[in-house]
Amino acid sequence: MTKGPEERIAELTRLIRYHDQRYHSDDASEIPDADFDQLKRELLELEAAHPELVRPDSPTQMVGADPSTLFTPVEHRVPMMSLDNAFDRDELNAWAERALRRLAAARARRAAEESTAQGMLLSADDQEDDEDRPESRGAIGLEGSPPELGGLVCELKYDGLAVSLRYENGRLVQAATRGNGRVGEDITANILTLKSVPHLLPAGAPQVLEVRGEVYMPLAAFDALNAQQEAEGKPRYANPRNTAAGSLRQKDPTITATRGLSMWCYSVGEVHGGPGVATHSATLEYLDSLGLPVNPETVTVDSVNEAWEFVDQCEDRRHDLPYEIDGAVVKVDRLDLQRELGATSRAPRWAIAYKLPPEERTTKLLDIHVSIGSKGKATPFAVLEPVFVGGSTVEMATLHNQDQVKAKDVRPGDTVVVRKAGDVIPEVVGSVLAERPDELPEWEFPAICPCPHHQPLVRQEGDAAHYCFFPRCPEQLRGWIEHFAARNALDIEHLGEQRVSLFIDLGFIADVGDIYALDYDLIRELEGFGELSVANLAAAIEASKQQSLARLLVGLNIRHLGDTSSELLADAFGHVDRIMEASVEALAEVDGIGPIMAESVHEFFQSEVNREIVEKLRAAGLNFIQDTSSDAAAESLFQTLAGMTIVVTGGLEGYSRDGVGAAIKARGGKSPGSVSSKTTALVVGENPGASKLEKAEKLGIPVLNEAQFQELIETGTLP
DNA sequence: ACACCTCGAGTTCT
DNA sequence: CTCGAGGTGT
Repeated sequence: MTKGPEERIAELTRLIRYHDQRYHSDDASEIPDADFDQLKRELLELEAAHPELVRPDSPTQMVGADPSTLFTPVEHRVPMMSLDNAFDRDELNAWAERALRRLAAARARRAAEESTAQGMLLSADDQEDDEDRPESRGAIGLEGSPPELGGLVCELKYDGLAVSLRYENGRLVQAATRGNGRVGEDITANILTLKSVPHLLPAGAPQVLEVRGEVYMPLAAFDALNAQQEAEGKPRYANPRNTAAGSLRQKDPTITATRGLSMWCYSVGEVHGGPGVATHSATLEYLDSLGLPVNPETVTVDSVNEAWEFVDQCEDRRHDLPYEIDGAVVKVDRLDLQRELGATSRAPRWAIAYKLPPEERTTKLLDIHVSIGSKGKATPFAVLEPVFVGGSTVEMATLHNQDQVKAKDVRPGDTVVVRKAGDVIPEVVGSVLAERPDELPEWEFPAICPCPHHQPLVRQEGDAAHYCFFPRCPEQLRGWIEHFAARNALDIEHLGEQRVSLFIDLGFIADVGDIYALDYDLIRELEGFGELSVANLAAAIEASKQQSLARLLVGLNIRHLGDTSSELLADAFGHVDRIMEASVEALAEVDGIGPIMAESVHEFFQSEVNREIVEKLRAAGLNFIQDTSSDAAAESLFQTLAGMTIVVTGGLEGYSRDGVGAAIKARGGKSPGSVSSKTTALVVGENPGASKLEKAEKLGIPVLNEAQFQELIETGTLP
């Protein structure tokens, strides 16, 4: 069977995406890594032979973790910590003040200990809270009366990957990525190809020296690589940081060697037999003397004001440097003070990272389109001329609703300002009025749904959004079925966006009930479906029949009803039929369900079409009753967290993201997604979000690390 | 009536 | 992450 290269490329692209996702999303690869590699190789070869067919979204263009490249884990004996962030001058000052207060408190405590013997009484706590002491307000100088921070080292924050190099008796024996800070991956062979990293240190080097630094791709190397890609008709790489990451994770170090990676060293980990140094700046000088690459832009200053000047200049300098930076780092220079300040569960108190504000770029707003959500909500989004901003190319961004479009005053044809909100989500900030063409008409919200039925889009009184109310709108149906199969609903693996679309187009599925009547013999005949993938799909669909009542309710796609409210209804009524028959009043009696939700639920079950779907699901054998066994399990646990509200940010070992919430709820606690004044404690795991942390600190809510959380769960007491 | 919490939806790119 | 909107308590 011969296929055109175009078809085969499309097929390979689909397969690679699919398996890549399988691998990444739940660590459940369906094919051996070698097969995956073969798919990738074939695609690369085809694309090389037919450069005109290379699509910008081809998987070959994506840089990232390659599933076959599984590197050996390496434990960091001294953990590689991340840094707390400051975003403006005030926060930098606040950091310095906190550090000073801490030092003052420690000093007072020592003084108290010494003087109690002499009968003097001095409370350390009183001193700690006394914010008006001159030391914490005034400039920080080496000469000033104690306490003091001494010198501050200001470094650039390089946009690359943190790595740790281990030298034993002067020889580079191991290099590892940062990983989660405690365990990274062995990339020794790749690091050995970097020209700036010495394999051997001069005579007299310490027995053990772990050097931490950032591997980055200089802009010149990045541009050269892309020029080469272009010459070969291959797609460009997105940005230096990701390309550096991809280059370091090459299985074949000879590829890494061609990428021109470089490194800056900025600290040390485990050291045995090193020279005695008293300051961080002396450490850097020592590393430099060993021939390790230390950034020459680093300076030591005597005051927070001067540190701010350095930090403030970063924004201007970022475009003049031959490598990318994303901020600056300020560190207390004296190592004795560093030790005294110590670290929180995630970051040292003696250093702070200043993050540059998100980069803004301008681009053309080509058009404004509208997407239809699973409940018929029409969301306008900007179609942009592709623009590189904040580390990736953006061509779409949500505009939320009609009022937002108006408020931002953006019109197709405008030049608009684009940035990344929270470093990830593209955001249209507004339009550049000076560049608006004359008489550019205002954008009008389309009157009809973009689907082939062209039904009207209606904005009801009091709503911000427009809706398509046509019950058989194919856009809504697609959304509903995806929603039904989604993780928080029936959680049907192997039934994702692409397959849902395919099955709808083929007429296999016309409502969610049809999922349970799929003809697998027909599916087996489809391209891209083998024996195994059909069996997996069938098994996943079968398994979904046992999902809880709450999840089934979520899957019904009832307006205003999400995970939480579905659970409330499931607990209160225990059976689909009881909910179906309940009056609006009865529904609204449930705590947490108000009149609007009650009405919405009632209305859903009034519809004949919906009732038929429910009957299809019943006939298919789906679970319609509240599974009390999980309740029983919960009851058997001690309700250690009763009355507590525990918010979690970041991943915790031994839990999935949903699992933490379930564990908290099973012990009688609540676990909402955001921090508020009612929050009992915030648990910080791996890769925590900055906003929750900030809010918790602002509100003075206790912040727990993983071990403290474990203790809390077991004993119910805050450390 | 108002403030504050929560929840849900939609969204981007790797 | 951000916006909008429902629910609850004051």
